[in-house]
Amino acid sequence: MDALTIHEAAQTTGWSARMLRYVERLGLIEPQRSAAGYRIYGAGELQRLRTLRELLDEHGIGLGDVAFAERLRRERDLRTAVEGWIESEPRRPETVSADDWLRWEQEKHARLLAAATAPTPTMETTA
Amino acid sequence: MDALTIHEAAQTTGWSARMLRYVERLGLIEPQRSAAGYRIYGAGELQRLRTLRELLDEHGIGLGDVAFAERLRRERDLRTAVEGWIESEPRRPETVSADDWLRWEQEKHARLLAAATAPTPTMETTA
DNA sequence: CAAACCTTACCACAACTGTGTCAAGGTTCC
DNA sequence: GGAACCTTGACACAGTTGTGGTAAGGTTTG
Repeated sequence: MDALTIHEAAQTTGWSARMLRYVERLGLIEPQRSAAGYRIYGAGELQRLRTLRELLDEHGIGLGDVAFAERLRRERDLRTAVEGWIESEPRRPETVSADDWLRWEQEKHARLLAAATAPTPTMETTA
Repeated sequence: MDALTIHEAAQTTGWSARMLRYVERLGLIEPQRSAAGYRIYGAGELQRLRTLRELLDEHGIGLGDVAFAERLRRERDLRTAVEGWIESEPRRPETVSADDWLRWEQEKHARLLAAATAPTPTMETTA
């Protein structure tokens, strides 16, 4: 039995029928339709529904996030714009006035010590 | 004058001071701090603030979307997980029973025609 | 030291998200 | 033709997001 109706699909995947429609409206999973317009979930959709659930739970993200990720890879200009902005990395304080700069340098050590307790050691670059 | 306080930065970038703090809390733009803890916006931050505004407006996305994009490129396992899911593209109905398949093929033309008239009808909610 | 800044931490509030339920109507199938 | 499905659309409601305030308290500087 591969072709399931929405309620059957809901039952076997742990989603609700309501959410299946919602997931579809977000453009994440769009099942085939029968001649009468009934949604028909095949094995592929069922698999994607289950892995989608895992994806959300394991990384603490939302449906909207996945939808946005899809937009990112479908809309090229959007992707380049977003990536371009992100890559315009925050500069060192090369732009501030000299006296302030001194203060910053002085406090930098204190700041670094404080920051050492905070989790942000990811300095990887894919450039 | 490159080192601006939060209100000055707000004024020159069009954001509100409130939103500058919000943008910072989202991890998007984290200005340096003076010895006393005052936020100090340099030319780099100002530029990023302005381009951020454009980015949001031009593509109709939200701050959370940009923050998520940043997460995507910082957290490698998240990125691979999301991309993996997205690339598990929805299959053709190879998984459904044969008779249903026939119906689908038959109605596909009608469906395509119908879809052609409704490009992306965003259902209006009753205001 | 007082004015005019800044800070964090709350209260507030509209809009959107995620989710349920219900209604009115079409489809399937016995 | 009626039970048991499905469809879209709407009302509802808690939680989050985006945004504004305000309060209590440090900082800077005339």
